[in-house]
Amino acid sequence: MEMETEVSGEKEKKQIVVLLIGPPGSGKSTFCDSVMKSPHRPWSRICQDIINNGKAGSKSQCLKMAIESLKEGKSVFIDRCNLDKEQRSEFVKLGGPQVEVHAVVLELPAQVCISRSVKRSGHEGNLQGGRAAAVVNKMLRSKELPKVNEGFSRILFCYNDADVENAVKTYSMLGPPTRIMNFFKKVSAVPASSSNEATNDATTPKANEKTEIVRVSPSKKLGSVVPTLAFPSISTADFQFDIDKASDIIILSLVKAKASRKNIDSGRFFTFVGDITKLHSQGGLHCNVLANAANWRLKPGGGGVNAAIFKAAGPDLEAATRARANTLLPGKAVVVPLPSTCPLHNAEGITHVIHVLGPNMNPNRPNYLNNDYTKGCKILREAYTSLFEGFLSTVQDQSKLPKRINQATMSDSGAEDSERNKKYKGLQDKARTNNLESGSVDDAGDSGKKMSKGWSSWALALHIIAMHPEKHENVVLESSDNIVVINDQYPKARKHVLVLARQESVDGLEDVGSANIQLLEEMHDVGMKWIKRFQDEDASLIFRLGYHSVPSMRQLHLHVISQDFESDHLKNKKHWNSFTTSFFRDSVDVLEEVKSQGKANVESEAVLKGELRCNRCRSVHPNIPKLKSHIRTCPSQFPHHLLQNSRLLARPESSN
DNA sequence: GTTCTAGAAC
DNA sequence: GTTCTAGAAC
Repeated sequence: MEMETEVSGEKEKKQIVVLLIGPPGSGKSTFCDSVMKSPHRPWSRICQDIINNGKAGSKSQCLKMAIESLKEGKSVFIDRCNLDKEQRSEFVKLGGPQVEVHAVVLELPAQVCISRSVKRSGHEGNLQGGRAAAVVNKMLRSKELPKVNEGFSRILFCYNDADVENAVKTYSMLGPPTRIMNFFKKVSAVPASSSNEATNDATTPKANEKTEIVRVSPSKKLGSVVPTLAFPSISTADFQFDIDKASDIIILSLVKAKASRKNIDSGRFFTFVGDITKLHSQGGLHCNVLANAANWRLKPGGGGVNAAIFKAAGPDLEAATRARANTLLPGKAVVVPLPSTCPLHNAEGITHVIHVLGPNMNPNRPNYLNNDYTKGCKILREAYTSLFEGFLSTVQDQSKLPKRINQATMSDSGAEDSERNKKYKGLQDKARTNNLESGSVDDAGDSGKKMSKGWSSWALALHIIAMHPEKHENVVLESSDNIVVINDQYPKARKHVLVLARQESVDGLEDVGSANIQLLEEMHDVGMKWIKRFQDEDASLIFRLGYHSVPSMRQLHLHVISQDFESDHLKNKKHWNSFTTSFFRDSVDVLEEVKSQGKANVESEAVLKGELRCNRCRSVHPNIPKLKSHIRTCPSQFPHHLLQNSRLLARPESSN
């Protein structure tokens, strides 16, 4: 759009081709007429119904006229139904360096369109009266919603009259230039819809956190889409990072970014005040990449930007995020392609969300830096660098990037980190040499892995059984309204069963809160009952009852597992460490924590990579076979910690 | 040579 | 989560 190209420092004012998309009676012509009342920009309405000397004409006539209008410097409305991709494709091709192509979709209820068409008289295309209903219905059956990958640089959906009114306003306002703002100024909260301008009044940063956005456009253009990143200030709200120090960092980062990368020009940055999830619909800005000031668990919720973005994107973003990473280290970023089904993708044209985690100065959150601003600034700088690199990778070729960047560790293992970065950078560099299209929706698809809710198909098995135990009678040992008990399909010990929670949306320990205390107690009791049953058969069996900190499979499940670990299915380090390190959270501890603090502590997945230690004497073993042969005969008592609070469940007569 | 791990694919 | 397998470790 004009305002966008101006603020990004480009001299040319782009013309626009707007394809109205909607059945007869959806208000296409009215839309055009309303916008054209505005004096700001010359428009030409190209209506197929009248193009032929007042009579209906052809698509090619419309195209021809569109080209002529564009030559005259006008922007054009393509006022025809444009209901499927094929009907639209020729018009989309009108886009180029000087011309953007937009879609305005009038998705009003069919009833509304039909009744309007039926009632109206003197319609240009003579579609009125009784015939209209049949035509509208037929058209709606074959309609195909537009996608960004058809070549639109912007798609606007209108579901009701208010949406239409807003859209009219947006297009009517095209013309007046937007001021380029001083970078990262503290700004007062301006209602998002009222203005793109930021005032310079300094007020409390927190109030503005959600609405303060900076935009970057690399100069390299791909087709008619200008890759654009919108990002909030990182670490300043929830993480209580001093905003002045933060603003110094980001300017430094930008200068550095500018110096090191020719394709980012710092002149293309500006600040926008508004809702980051409505940049397009409210702000009229086109940003295809959103940065999210994420939390380390990459979960929705919290406050501000993170909550807003996850809410606007819906479960699709959660799913896509899960497919890339489970957690994030401070200073790191992870690029998540948004599925085209996502509302943010469709309505706002967002193709990628980049989660960034900055340093934390908030004592109530993990990795609290205790006002160590030396360290904090370093991490913040790193965070912005990661963000820009991530953004660059979306401009470059996505498909060459690692499918999943594993940042599942909270530890400060520097060596491991730099190793991983090297790997990641290597792949990025490689990607840069491939001059492929950017931001294509299809890039987001990852090799056939179907993800309904962030879990691969294999990870849904427990969920499926928990939801419908009656369909899996062959594997279900016991079920009630709240729980299902099954044998672990690959038992890691002589006795290994799972108590599944049946409640929807409690996928793992991290989703558990005070509301689930009863459920946790029932799961615990059921687990205890099975332990008793097993020990009645074999009194020498010793059990632990607990959860994995980060489960591989969806649906909260309690492991009831004997401590012999005598099983051919126990094959690797991850298996062993997931049951014998702090990654395994004893049910008694989980219950106590949820009762006292409203949530359970979880251990980082990093511990799974640690040494192989005997679960009794804690001796270290070089590999799994050696470890296994040791534990068969280790005579030691279990560690003291496990003998407390009934963490270890043994029959009194068998002392170990 | 064999054993074992770790990463990719599923 | 498992399976498969290349190549590291021995």
